[in-house]
Amino acid sequence: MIEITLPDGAKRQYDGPTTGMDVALSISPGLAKKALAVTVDGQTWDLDREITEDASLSIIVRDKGSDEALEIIRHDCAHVLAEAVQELFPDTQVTIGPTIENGFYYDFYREEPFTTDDLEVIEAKMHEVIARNAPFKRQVVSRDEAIALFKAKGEQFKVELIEDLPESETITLYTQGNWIDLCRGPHAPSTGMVGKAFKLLSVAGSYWRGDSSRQQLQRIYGTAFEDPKALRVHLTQLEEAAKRDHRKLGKELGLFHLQEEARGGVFWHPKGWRIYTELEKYMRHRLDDAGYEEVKTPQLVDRKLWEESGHWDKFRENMFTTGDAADEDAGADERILALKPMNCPGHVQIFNQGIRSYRDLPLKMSEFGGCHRNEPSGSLHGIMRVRAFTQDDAHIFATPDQVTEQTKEFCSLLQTIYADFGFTDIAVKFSDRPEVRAGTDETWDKAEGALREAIEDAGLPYTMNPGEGAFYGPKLEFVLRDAIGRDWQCGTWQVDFVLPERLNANYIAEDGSKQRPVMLHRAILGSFERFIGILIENYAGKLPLWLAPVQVAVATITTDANDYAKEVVEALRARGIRAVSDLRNEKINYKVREHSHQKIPLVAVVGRREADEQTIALRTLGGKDQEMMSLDDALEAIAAQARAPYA
RNA sequence: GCUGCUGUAGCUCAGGGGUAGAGCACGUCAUUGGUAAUGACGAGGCCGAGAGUUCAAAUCUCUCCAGCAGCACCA
Repeated sequence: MIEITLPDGAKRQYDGPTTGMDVALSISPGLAKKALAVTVDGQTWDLDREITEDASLSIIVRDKGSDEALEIIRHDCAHVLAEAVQELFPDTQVTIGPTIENGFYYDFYREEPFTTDDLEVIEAKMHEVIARNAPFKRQVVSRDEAIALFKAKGEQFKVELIEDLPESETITLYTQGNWIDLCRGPHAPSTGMVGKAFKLLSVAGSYWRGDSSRQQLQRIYGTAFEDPKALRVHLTQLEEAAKRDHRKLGKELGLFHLQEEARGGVFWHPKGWRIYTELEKYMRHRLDDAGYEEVKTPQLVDRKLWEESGHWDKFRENMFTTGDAADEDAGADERILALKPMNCPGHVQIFNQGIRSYRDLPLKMSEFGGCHRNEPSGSLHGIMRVRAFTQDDAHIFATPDQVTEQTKEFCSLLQTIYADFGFTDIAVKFSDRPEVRAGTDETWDKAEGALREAIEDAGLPYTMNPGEGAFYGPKLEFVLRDAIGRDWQCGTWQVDFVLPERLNANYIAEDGSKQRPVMLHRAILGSFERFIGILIENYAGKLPLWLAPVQVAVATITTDANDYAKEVVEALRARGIRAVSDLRNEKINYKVREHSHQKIPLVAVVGRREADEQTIALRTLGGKDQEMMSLDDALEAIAAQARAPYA
């Protein structure tokens, strides 16, 4: 007798082993028809898999908003894609095909890459495969059987996968008609359950096992939903998100441009630069309040310093250098200089001037540091990933005992700052010791422990990023998301015991002994360029009043109001408001439309009536109507609203 | 850096072996209009760069360069 507990608490008894499908049928045939898979004691199983013990069970059905259902549908769809591809292109080998957020992909190995045109053909074939409605059949096999099977099929990648599976792993195969794949499952009862609500989205290159020294694979991305409506909604969302792209908005709003003569460099236009300088002003206030001391260090620094810091060894590929850096025999007359890729060695030079006391610590040294890194061409992305950028960098020189406290203080500062830009859900990644590292295990234990204690104390949820720490210490990464759903690391916090050693930084401790400080590398925005890119996307170009490059456009209705409009603009400017006048011989509709497109937060409309009464008609971006205010009240109100968060 | 796609007017894009098109923007003129497009006229292009095929190349081929998507990279 087997007892099955359902999600609502109801219990049902079955004589002997049963299956998810049996349970579904015993509840209702309608349910059985919609069922895709079943969750048995928290694990997702196929509907026809035997349940031999008491269990709690819930049935996964094709319901709106069911993530479990989408997972199954998309995974099924990936298999259908692979079958279709191998049917059309028999010389193709399969590798892996997981589901991802919002869809799935499948990586194939094939001499000749797929083109966009192939996608249509493949999609058509997928519809055929789905129409055949072959059942997905699970089969447990031994390792040797599995290897023999895939060897016979010439599927080298699958063979490699199986060989690398741990001994304890149960190896399962799934067949659909004549097609077979190594797969952990689970799957819906048959390919027909995938339905019609799927679409192949793109082809792209990828690498076997994510390793660029291994074979290049061809990845096909697709997505699938429970019904065509949900698919349409998703595709529309993608289009909407594309409209927030900072590259598009940057052009439309005249903020900046990029051009090929300066790849990875930003040409900031007046409006974009205004955002930048306002942001810089904001950060300077916040850092001053937090006890940082601002410095500035040289852009070009002799190779010697980079050799000492270890950058020359580890990072030379990404550094821009003068002269022939490869020429090891370059004489003293041809000193090799490098554009700084980071600010830390420079900050240590300042720290090292004179003698430091434990009383100076923690010493917080900040710099809006312009850095150059020769990033790989394919990684450049608008103003979010560039070769010349400015970090809101700082280094805190501290005693080892101060690490926890400093971490907490930093997390709190970061949260305050992010909240000012509307980021309250912050993804934090904790990167711990990499395989290749400097420093003893003891030091690492201590550093990681201090970080963990501090982050937990700060109440910030985080995920582990094992082995991804810097070679000199563990780090926290603060990740923000762009309009398309791509993650960007912005803030960072790194504990470093190595650089002070290499560059011989020290302080005199209470007992008169010479000690090494710990260096805490940190950035909050990350870089002004990246953060502004994120801001543009986050606000869809509609920046808050205090950051908007133009805050008020004063637009006239007729030329009668020109003089008054100029007066209004002057009055606004006198209050520190960024105002422009629009005296053009155009209709007010036209002007309002244009300023709305330019996402100017406030439009003050003035006509003869306003001029006579010393008022303005104030219209807020996106608003339906306008407010008549006396000029004095308006000045007061706008100045109050435009105040920066630090003020 | 790797794979695929793309590159035509300031912008968004159509076209396609016989010498270049639209809409918006821009300029001129008329219009003084009360909250998301007033009208007419006009100007604007080495069709990313180089080479090749051809009587003829923006169009076909090749090589570069750049952009986009993804991968890899991001101390």
